[in-house]
Amino acid sequence: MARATKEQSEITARRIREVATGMFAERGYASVGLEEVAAAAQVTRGAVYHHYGNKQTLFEAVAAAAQQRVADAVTAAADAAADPWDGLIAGCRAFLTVSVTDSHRRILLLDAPAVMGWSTWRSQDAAASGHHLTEAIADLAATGHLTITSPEATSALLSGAMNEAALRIAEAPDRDAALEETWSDLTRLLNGLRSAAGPASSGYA
Amino acid sequence: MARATKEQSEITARRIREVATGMFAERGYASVGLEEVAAAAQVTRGAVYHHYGNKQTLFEAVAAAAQQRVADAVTAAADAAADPWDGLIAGCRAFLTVSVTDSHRRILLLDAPAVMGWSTWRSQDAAASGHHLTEAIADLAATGHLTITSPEATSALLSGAMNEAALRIAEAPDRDAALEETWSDLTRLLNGLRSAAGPASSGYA
DNA sequence: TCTCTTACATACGCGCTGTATGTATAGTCG
DNA sequence: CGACTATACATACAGCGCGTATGTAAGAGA
Repeated sequence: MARATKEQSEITARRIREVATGMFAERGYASVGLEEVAAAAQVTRGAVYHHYGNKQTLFEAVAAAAQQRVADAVTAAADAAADPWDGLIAGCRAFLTVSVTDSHRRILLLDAPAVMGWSTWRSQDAAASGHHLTEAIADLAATGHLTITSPEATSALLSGAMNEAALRIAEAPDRDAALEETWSDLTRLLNGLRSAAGPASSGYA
Repeated sequence: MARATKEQSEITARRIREVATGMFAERGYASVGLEEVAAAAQVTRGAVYHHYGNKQTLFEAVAAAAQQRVADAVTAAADAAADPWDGLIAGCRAFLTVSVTDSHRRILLLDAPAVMGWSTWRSQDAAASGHHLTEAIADLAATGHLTITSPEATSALLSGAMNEAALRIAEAPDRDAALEETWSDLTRLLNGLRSAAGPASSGYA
């Protein structure tokens, strides 16, 4: 067969990744064969193995791209807010919304930790968005808006809470109602971290 | 070959399950073959397929048993507490402790949702322990100790928070320190849900 | 004791992953 | 501009692991 230019090669790789994204999202990592991925991308398995050495690496690329899109949405919402506290709130709201709406929920919240292993998954998450959340929390604590012991611990707690919530909301019969319920209680949780006397010198306990 | 009595049969089934538990916990669902499970249990794959129809069903049995042990520890701690609020706190503490210590973390927190599918996993979790958490929260809300919108939503948030926290703590260099950090911030989150004026008629917002 | 059922073992097919090999063309260097 | 190399795939092959069909010996009930 003919060989494509370097530019074409990247297009092929992207097409494979995008096709795989849809399949992984719909049927899960284990149920998707590379043969069908290749077929849907109009190449053979050889091309898949050429661009991504194995199935797991392909999945990691898919997950990273999805993660990046989520992170972009979150940071955009957070940056648009007036003050840091509102930024945290807006970021959380954006995360919930996009995680529920987005079709990549299964990839990021269900398969990724199991397929990649927790620590690998965690570091990729940190590089994309988790880091941002932890820093936002740390800033709020440093400026006394928040009273916490550890930004990392708090970040993990919030991240886990939102992940689980997103999965629950997505399965709910009335998503909008479930989202608002969850949001109501999540903001209550967040408010529990606010320093009682308002911004002070430091919020680390 | 010789055939065992009904009693023996249950013993065999249990041995398979226990052996599989160790392997799934150590190397994850995907990396464990039924051949080695059978070998370690001193039977052939035929026996495994006789007792559990397929690999996933075996895993579900393993997960259910592990889940039950966690649930027992949690409810024991919660029931030992003086009042409902302390019960919630004690239960959360027990969950974190056992989830971090226990070797079945990988099974319950990483593989189970992906292998069983979220809704199946969720209902099994609800049957074992999640239901208990939701009820405890609902009781506290009904008696005005807690101000929340939805017990289910709050339960999911807390459950997710603790799951993620457990994974983080388990990977931390100093587990005890990480546990205390997390515990400190988790109690702060929980306190955020307490009704400001103490127990009142109802805590539903 | 005869029969049916249970508790396994054995044997086989098949899908899917990964790898080794082949091939034609895009770069590139003299 | 021609030769050489590296790249972008396709093809062919090997092996593992799941599931299933089938066989068999012994317990349980009539």
